[in-house]
Amino acid sequence: MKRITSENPKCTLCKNVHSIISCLGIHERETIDSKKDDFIYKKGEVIFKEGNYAHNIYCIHSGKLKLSKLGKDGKEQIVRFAKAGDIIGYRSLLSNDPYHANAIVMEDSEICIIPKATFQKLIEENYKLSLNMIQLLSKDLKSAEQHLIDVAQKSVRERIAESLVLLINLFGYKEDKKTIDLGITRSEIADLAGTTTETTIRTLSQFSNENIIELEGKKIIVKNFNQLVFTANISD
Amino acid sequence: MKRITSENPKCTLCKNVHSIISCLGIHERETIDSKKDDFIYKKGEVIFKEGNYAHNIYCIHSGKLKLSKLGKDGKEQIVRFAKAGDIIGYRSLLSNDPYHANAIVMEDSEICIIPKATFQKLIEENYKLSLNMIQLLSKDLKSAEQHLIDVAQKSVRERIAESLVLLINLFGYKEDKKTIDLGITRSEIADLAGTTTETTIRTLSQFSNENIIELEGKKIIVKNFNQLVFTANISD
DNA sequence: CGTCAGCTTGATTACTTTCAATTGTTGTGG
DNA sequence: CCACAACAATTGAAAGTAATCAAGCTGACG
Repeated sequence: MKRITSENPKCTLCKNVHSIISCLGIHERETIDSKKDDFIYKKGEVIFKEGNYAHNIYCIHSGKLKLSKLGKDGKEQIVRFAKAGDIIGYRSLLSNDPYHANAIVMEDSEICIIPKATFQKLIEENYKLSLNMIQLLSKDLKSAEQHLIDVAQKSVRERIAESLVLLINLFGYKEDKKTIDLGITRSEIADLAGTTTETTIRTLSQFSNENIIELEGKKIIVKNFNQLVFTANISD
Repeated sequence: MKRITSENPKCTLCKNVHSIISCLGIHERETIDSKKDDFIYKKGEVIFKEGNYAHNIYCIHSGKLKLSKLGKDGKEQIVRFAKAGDIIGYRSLLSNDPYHANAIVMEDSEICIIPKATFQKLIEENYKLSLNMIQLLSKDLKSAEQHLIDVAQKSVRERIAESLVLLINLFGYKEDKKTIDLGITRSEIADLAGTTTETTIRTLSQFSNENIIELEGKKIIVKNFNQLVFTANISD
């Protein structure tokens, strides 16, 4: 983690149109610019840990990260991802809880840190922002409940296929239009699908044998997206 | 489902102090009273189905119900419960989605149905209510993510123990201070824990053999709550 | 060029589901 | 109030699935 001292990303100029803050006016953005702080986080760094008191909200300007929780025996479960334009930390901040997940950087990220007070003031003064937060939470809740039913009822094979579909929908492909645009380890895929590293490896090579995907080291190349969706047995 | 025509529960007189609407003033409550409609739902009746368009918000005056989703093969997964003082349907209404779960009555319930427009107007005019909604969603999201990690990582034995703990915390005991105050079938416990009816039955009789609980027909009598919590392997 | 983390494969074990058959309980109409 | 139908609970045996344990491999990086 390193503070950005020159060429800071400016909220007033931010191009992340899908960001939750897209509803803010110029004055509000100027307020944020005057209060926020910008950092570069490297792969593997921890932005916050579960249990920590929630002091800030984090706006991802670029990069990719995972939100995960630890199970009793220390096994990690990925509950959500975040990428450019997303904010994280709002759940805890809004309900005044400690963070209940760990935020860990998967690919180097530029992150704007907005103090709790600044963000709360914005919410209080901008009705539209609070509605946006409500919608964001609703969406998160919906997908968490869907994720729950998937993990509870699907086979490992289906869950791994679905995890890949999720990654594709979220991060898309690299320039070649077929390699999933995210550096992710087998063990992280296991943490997302709720299984073990070994089983993940075996299942991925099955998929590879079936010509659904191709594995080239860490790269996952999608050869038959439809078959992948079919294998995932997705309802919506 | 039968309309209540006399002695309707009145929002202005409602004693459910923990209800989300507890922040409303007398005028707002009067507005609701003039717009809402009251029904008695019998055990087994469906209040809404997943996929239905969200027309209303439902305020539980008395009774108990489950929110569940159907998996691909038709197996039910219970995602949440609701009881007196709770409201349901807000998730879909707030994000303008169809309902994504089924609401099914477990014990006869009196339910006030508030039209979408009325509720939305309240939210727009009462900043405190919108904050309450945010907190409610945050809480739901937190517990959904916890439920997810439990289902993903715990053994069936742990999950069933945890399900019982959840039921006790949510519904408490009957007058005898030891019988769980909820009529629930083995198959519903299975739907909550994410397992099969048979395994649930076997595990419950294990617990019974270990003197953790006692089974008397449908009644579940808790004999050693601490041991149950220990068996559940609960982190928070 | 050595080391460490991540990846891979095989064999074994344990847990859970599935299928099938039986018994028990409850609510309803005659 | 009884008989029956429908649903819920129970038990056993067999089959599958995925986790665990153990060991060797590979590739990236200082």
